[in-house]
Amino acid sequence: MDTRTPAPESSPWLPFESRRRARDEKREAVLRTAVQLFLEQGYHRATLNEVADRLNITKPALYNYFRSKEDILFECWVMGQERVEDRITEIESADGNGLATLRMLVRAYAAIMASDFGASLVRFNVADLSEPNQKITLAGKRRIDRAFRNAIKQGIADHSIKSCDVKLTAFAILGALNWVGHWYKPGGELSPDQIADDFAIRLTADIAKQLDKKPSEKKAAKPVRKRPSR
Amino acid sequence: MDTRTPAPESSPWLPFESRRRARDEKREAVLRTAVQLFLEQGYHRATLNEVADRLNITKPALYNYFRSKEDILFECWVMGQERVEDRITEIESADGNGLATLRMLVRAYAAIMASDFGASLVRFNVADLSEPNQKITLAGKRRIDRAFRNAIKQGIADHSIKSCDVKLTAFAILGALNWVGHWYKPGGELSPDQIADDFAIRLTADIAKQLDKKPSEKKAAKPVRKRPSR
DNA sequence: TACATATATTACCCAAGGGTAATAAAAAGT
DNA sequence: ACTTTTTATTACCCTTGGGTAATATATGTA
Repeated sequence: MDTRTPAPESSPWLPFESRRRARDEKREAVLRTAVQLFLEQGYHRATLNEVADRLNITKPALYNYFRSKEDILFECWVMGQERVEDRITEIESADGNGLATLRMLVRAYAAIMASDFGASLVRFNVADLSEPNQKITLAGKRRIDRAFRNAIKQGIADHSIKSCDVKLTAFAILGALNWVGHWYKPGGELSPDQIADDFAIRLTADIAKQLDKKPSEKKAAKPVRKRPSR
Repeated sequence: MDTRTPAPESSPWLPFESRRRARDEKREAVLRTAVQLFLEQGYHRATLNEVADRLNITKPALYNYFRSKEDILFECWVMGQERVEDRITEIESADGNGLATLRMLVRAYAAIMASDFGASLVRFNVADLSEPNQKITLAGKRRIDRAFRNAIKQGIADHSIKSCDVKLTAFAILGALNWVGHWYKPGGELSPDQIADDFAIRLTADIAKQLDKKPSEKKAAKPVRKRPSR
């Protein structure tokens, strides 16, 4: 009977906590459903009724968790951005020369782009967000851009990367990466990790000073990591 | 009096022709205005009333030239696609090894991406088009993809390009190029031609066999062409 | 002048869908 | 068991904006 509620009288917080957790889980379930629908049909064609339907609830129930449709859109973006920023922070705090850092960034970012929340970073239209939220997304983009540029700059400084135009180099790399969010479909020939590993070499091959084996002709080069994505 | 109508009785076709020309010009003016608005605000936020306002006409007048809003969207896409395909045909019929062809493709495609109709190719949501039109755009994308892959294949065959994974190489290059359509804003530091020339070298540097001067550190490398874009 | 053809306007329709009010059902707390 | 709080439902409102019908106005034609 009390097997699943451990010492209920001793900790009145546990129920509260578990309740908050359940709430957060539902909130996230909404976001997962919404982001999929938004990616499939586009933000405007996707209706809140359909989001609710997929969750086996009704539209007004969504308003227990979000203030508006735009709020849902924004929170989807936040989910993706948080993942990216977490990885950036992690990578920047690790040691390694500029080239190594850049390659870790490429690998991490590519893998995220092959996920729904990651793709939402580049497939959603900024104009669909409120003014303040647009500012936030802009700051987020700058944060990502800065991380890549810093790695390149560092690489030039520590001679692991050839001298190059930092801005355009970052644009080219981020462009190729962002585009993953547009073409990657789960279930294709390449896994996110394969793409990530391949791109880490491919997109840095021209600016890397030490020359390493280029991606092999048929398949991705480096051993595939196991972490499942998406 | 008859100064502007040259020999009206001898050629009853001229008035008709000039009338058709005027109509086509108006049609194109609608598209130019629409594509700008769609890019600024997104397809769904942009209203036909606003398109019409900018042209100093009223909404129903638009229906003299287009069947629906979706039709306008599609025709914008067609404008961009035609420009790309024209250049591709031109480049493919020229001679030169695979690398040279690839670089011409990159240069041409980058410049187009920095134009409104070009950007519409990658900024519009395919889901906003009708089923048949979606098929057409898909075929168009394949055509572009094929051109790039063929150039790479040819380059590998004629030894101007290193052996590499053709598909992923094309993805990376086209990704960086398509992204131009997202970040390029006229009036920035770099002109479309500067970007085009720089990317032609930059995006092919790692797979080119003969080594050439990499893009210089500060600015775009090759001499800037004069043709005004956008 | 009369006629025909485009081309434009005004005034309207109406479906879609985001959002809310009132209320019921379920869960938690006491 | 009784109360309170959360969470969900039904029923509805109402703006927005694509699209159309009826009609006027040029523009060219006979």
